[in-house]
Amino acid sequence: MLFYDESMTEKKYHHGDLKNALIQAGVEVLAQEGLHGLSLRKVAKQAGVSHAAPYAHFADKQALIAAISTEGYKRLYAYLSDVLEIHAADSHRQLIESAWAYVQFAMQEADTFKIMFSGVLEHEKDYPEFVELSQRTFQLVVKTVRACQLAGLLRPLPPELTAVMVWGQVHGIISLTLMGQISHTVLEQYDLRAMLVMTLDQITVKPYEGE
Amino acid sequence: MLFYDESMTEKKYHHGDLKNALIQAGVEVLAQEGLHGLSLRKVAKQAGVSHAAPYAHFADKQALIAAISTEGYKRLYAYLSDVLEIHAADSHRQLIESAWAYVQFAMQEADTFKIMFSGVLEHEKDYPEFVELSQRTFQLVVKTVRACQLAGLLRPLPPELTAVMVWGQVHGIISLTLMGQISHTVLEQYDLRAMLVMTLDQITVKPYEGE
DNA sequence: ACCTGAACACCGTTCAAGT
DNA sequence: ACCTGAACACCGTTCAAGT
Repeated sequence: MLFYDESMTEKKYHHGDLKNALIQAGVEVLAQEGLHGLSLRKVAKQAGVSHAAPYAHFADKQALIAAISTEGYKRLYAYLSDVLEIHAADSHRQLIESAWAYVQFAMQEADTFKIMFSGVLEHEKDYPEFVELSQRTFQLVVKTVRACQLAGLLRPLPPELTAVMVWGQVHGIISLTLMGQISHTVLEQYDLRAMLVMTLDQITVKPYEGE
Repeated sequence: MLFYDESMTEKKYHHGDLKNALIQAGVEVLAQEGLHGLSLRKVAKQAGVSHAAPYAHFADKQALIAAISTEGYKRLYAYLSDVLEIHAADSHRQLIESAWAYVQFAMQEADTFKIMFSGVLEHEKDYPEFVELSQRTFQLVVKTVRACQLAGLLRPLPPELTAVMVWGQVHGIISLTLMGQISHTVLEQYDLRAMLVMTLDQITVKPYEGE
């Protein structure tokens, strides 16, 4: 006679929510072993199922990578939303701090960031959840840009265009940094945050007075 | 009696320059099959040697990837040098056209660009040739920035810092574009070159009059 | 519907042996 | 010094079979 039910964590033949368990296991394997060490078989083992089990929930390895990337976007989106809310009163701070949050996310979850933006995921368009999260995140940038334009801080170009420029600027700097492509002499003299502020200062009407 | 010599393409037990042949084969496999399809065994087959032969010249797969990336940097460096020379008389044009050349390189050799900047290469620092090429390329940007500053076109910040910002801007935009992360509505209204010019216009003192 | 185990083709890497 | 062939551990993917 059974005196436990499905809500308990005992292993059952039917896992219950293996799909999400696999995504979580994927995030863990990625964090521990890096992009290089991320294999479907390890993820399956980490989740406690046979190596063929993932195929009941993901078409192939790419689909799992898409799910891990989407999960990464969810965390990035939440992180950016929080920062924007905290500084809701000051659009210039919103711009700086959300950019800084993006950079911090990239550094703290370097492997997640890499898998999201490295091109390892081959046909992003085929994964609607991924596309949606990426678009929602972009809209966060657009919203911030609009606020800055209303405050007279960014020039009145089309907000989507400006958002691409701002995102590109921030994304480029952190990407090159993560690849070790930023000159040693530059990194010695300026920390990343200072570089970010100076970069964003180039496109704003007034310099940032925050620091 | 032999009536051919080593300069002919006959296969010999001692290949002569297998190392470079493998790099070239790697570039071809990468172009044909993409990042996903690049395996040491395919590269060896493409070069006409056994799958173990590469290990006489490369410590492991990473070392071959480093060599392919370095080769990519060489092509990028040559491409940028050419463009800078052609527009030697006009530093604003040098800025715009070298940025555009960077973007075109990334698009025409998307897989090479990806392998160079995707993080697939894990310890770039361990490959001195790669580091050197990346630094030389960066110095090209610094030189261009200096010229623009002399012409009163870029603000007199430290040139290395400005170079990082410019490179980051351009790199970010093309990276996000290659990942399909740029909003559809933006890409419909502006072509990449227009976006690039507008982006660079943000940091220059005067807008670009070239188009 | 969900998972397992065996099977297959492919991969990176090592190593004794050949030229 | 340079390359081969066999071997090993690992991988993605498929599929018949089990619950």
